[in-house]
Amino acid sequence: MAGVRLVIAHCQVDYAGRLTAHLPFAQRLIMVKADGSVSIHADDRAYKPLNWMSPPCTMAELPADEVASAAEEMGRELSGLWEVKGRDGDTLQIALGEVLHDSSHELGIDPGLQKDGVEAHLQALLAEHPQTFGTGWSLVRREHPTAIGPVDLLCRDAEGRYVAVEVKRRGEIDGVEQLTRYLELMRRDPLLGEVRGVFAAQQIKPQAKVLATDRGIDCLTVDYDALRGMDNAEDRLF
Amino acid sequence: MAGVRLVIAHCQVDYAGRLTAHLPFAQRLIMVKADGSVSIHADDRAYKPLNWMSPPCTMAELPADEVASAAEEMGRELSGLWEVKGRDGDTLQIALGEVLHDSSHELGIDPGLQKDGVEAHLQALLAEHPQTFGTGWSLVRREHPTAIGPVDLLCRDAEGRYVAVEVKRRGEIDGVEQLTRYLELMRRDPLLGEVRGVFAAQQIKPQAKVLATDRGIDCLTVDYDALRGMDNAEDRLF
DNA sequence: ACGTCTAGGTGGTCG
DNA sequence: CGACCACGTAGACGT
Repeated sequence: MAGVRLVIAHCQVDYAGRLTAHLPFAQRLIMVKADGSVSIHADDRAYKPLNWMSPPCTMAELPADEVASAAEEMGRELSGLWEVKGRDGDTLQIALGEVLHDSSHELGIDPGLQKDGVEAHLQALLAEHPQTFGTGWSLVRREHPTAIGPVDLLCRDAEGRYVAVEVKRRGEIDGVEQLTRYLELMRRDPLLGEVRGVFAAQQIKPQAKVLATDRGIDCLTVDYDALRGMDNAEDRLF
Repeated sequence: MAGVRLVIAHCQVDYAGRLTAHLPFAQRLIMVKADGSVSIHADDRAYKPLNWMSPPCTMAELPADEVASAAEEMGRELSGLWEVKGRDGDTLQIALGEVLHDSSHELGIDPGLQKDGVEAHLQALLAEHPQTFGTGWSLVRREHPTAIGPVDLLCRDAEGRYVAVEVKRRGEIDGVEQLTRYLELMRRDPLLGEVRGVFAAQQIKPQAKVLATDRGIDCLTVDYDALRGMDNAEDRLF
């Protein structure tokens, strides 16, 4: 069945997988999607369910006799017992008490989400506008390959020195470590000579800035909207 | 209002925040929770909504005249226009076409999730059983403070040398970098003298192992169940 | 399939 | 409130 099934019911839920988790009896929303996924929601914690099973998984509604024996074991009336099995052998067992709502709805295929403003775009914008880093700067290449992975941007500054640029949406300590490893490697390459490092991000966390500075890496906080504006302005010229 | 509101409707959604995202008109599930959160679901991608707004946020149903003008702009009949504003100034706008279902349900407070089998336990177990690292090893202290943060475990090996231990559930490159920073700092402390490093995790990724070994850090893959077993065995003795 | 990196990450804790 | 860390992280993308 395609669509969504929405159940409001008293239920008790037990999950066993990497960890084990237990939800005592309470009234909750159970959502079953067309992809087979099952999620159990309270009326808080935003979109995150209390417990769930991700696809691929299979759900079985256990037969009346098993429901009866489980009910006896729990000392409580049950209207159903669902068992959801995941691929890795993890299980979600839902014991249903009173069911207050149960409806199914066809949704059809979704045209999907259109995103804009991610890291790739930021890298593209900086690649198009290396002068953002300084006057006289030029781009050598994007995704410059090294033995341990590609450097986001390889540039040359006004004096012709190579500069490795690491671009992040948010600049954190990991990014500085990553760039440090690239620089260490690139500086062994006699063809590149002395290589500078620039850490560019929309926002750079204080700790990351301290570490970068300590390692002689320059930091650049990028104004995404301004960069995009430059792009638009240029578009208008051509 | 406490509880959950479930709406099945044709809708178009626009989000503007860190990124901008757009959902063309299609039939979807809109869930509004008591915490104010709003999420828009298709019938796939498991529990993750296509788009959402996390609390704290406020939702406003715009008045009829605004709905009418938006409808004219879109060239489509609208039955409602919702605007959700987040704390950081991000907005989620939902334009509603045909509404196929709209129900609200009280859930009451949830007793909450009970978990077992997590991370902190691993550090505690290793702290109780330093001999896991080698014969004659002893624990000096947990969460040994340094200027850049606490080292998970400070131990002494059979020769009395200090050892800094970083504990992770999954050993990845970040953890090695972190331990490296601690070691660099601790080795400047004359009171500690030569400090060894051990990277302990349930699983250590190959890349992390290579980096650690290259830096003279020992790796230990920890068997969580075996450790817990030791614990249980000891429990039985007392 | 596996490894690596990103995420509007989300959610906790603790200073 | 911000920084740090873990997550049943989940997903995307490249090999």
